[in-house]
Amino acid sequence: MVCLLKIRGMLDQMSVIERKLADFILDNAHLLRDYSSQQLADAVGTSQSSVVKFCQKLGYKGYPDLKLAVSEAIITASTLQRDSNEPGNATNLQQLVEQLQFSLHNHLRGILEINEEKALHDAAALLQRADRVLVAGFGKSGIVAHDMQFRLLQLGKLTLAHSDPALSLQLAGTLGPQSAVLLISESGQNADLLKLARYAKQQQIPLLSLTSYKSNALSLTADVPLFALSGDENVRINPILVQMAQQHLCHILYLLLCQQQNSDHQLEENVKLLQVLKQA
Amino acid sequence: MVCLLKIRGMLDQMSVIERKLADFILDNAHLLRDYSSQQLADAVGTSQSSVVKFCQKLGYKGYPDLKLAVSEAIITASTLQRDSNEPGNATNLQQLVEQLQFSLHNHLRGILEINEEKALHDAAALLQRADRVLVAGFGKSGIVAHDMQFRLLQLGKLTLAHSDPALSLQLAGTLGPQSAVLLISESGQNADLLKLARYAKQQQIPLLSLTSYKSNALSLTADVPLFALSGDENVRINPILVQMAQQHLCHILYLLLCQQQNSDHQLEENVKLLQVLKQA
DNA sequence: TTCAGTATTGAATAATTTATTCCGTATTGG
DNA sequence: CCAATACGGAATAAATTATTCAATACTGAA
Repeated sequence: MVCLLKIRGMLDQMSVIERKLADFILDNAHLLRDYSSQQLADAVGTSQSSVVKFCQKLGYKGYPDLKLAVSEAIITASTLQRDSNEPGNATNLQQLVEQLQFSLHNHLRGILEINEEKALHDAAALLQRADRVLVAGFGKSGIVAHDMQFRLLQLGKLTLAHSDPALSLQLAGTLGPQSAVLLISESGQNADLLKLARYAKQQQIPLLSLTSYKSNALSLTADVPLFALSGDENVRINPILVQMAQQHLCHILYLLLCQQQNSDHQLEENVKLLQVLKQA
Repeated sequence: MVCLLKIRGMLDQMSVIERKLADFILDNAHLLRDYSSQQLADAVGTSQSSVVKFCQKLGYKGYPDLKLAVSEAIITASTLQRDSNEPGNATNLQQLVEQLQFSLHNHLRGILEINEEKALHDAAALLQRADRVLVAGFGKSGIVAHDMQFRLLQLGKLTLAHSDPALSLQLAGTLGPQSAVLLISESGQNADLLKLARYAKQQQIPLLSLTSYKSNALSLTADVPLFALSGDENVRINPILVQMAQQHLCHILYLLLCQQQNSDHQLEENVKLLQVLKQA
């Protein structure tokens, strides 16, 4: 950053050639990355030695030194204002991916904003003390449910999950007040999940919900309602974002649990177990 | 950032000298700025030519190219951290989440760097033309596999996936050269998947792989190998990052397919279908 | 275990890039 | 008009980087 400013600041006390060099660098800073001093000289229409002298005059050790400084300037600038869409040479694919990543980034960042810290801690605490956990989600949310099941099992927490709603209800029958249920649904209206929620309420099983961020039947029932942002205008991208945000929230819970129970021991056990299995 | 992640991810398949170089760079990234290839070689205790070869092996044009990439990595890391470090009272939870999101962000960004654009397009094309797709991944990767299955089904693409390896093999029996197989595995060494890979090869079924970014049996067999970054030092976080990166890559493929086949129509059909089902 | 084939490494060397020297030209101030 | 000085580029020196090649280590199959 400083580098380009420095150049700009000295513009008016430069000779013609120096001025040409400065202008070129300011206008094409991003090109410099792949230019040698000779190439730059050619581009500007001067000699290679003049390029080097220009660098030294600005206080840099030599050409590579200036080049590095310019690169740094570009990067700090671009990371600070990441919205600057480079015109021209970004391919369709790059644009696509950038858009997706940008939206995703926002959705993930949103999680801490729409969930009270207390809710997250409470959720972790409930899972922590539970002797058994039932995770349920169907359709798209089923993937999130199984992801969470995997995490919790890794911690040594007995966790049930099944993609069949009827079986999930049966599994719920094995739970009690010292267990916990986590219900995942984008809309929060899924009939099967609501049935599970009612059952949990009735049996006084602690109930966590993970839904889109708008009041809905499921979150209203839950002891600890958790939310993920929804509402991207792109109908193809939105489901992806919601799902990833839900998974992200689950991962956060997982990490909280890791901290609570000092789980390194358990993890080691798990690693050992895997090694044993592999050798078998 | 991605540069250092890339190096870290390949640590375990490096030779002794390469490993020394990698360690030195990771530990002293900030020093690299003022090192020539010769100096680096001396510092590590190897030859200058080995340094250059190391750079090229990692996919850089040469030493200056790597040097620049490392510089950029350091700068983006530092600016991003500055960006996010809110002064004073960040809670434990906030720090945790920030670290997770930061790492995740980097891993996702890395995808476009470690996968050639062509590979992504090729992968999309193969899926596009396939009459049937088998997605297979077991354990952690099973979640990714089911996610991908879900996406592809949304596009109206007949997609098979099952968490049972034996059944997956049976499913593969229904495929032909006009189909496609996508095998997902972090290590790329899973025996069941390798069996599937061999079968696909033998039957001339186009084979896509999605593994960690290091050469492995699976990716070597594949017609189109795809990669996700691995290698976060935190054993608890790394699996999460890898999985999310894999899913992200699948989502990118999905979006590419959306573009190719003008799928808006199909999606509408799907939405209608869901509405009908809900009312029923 | 042996052996062919492959990969790794570093010394030597080639190629490229960068920095300096040197000289002609232009400009300025006296 | 004449030093004195600054400027710019060609030539050249110095340095850095990249490649080649030969020796060695390693790998996998018979």
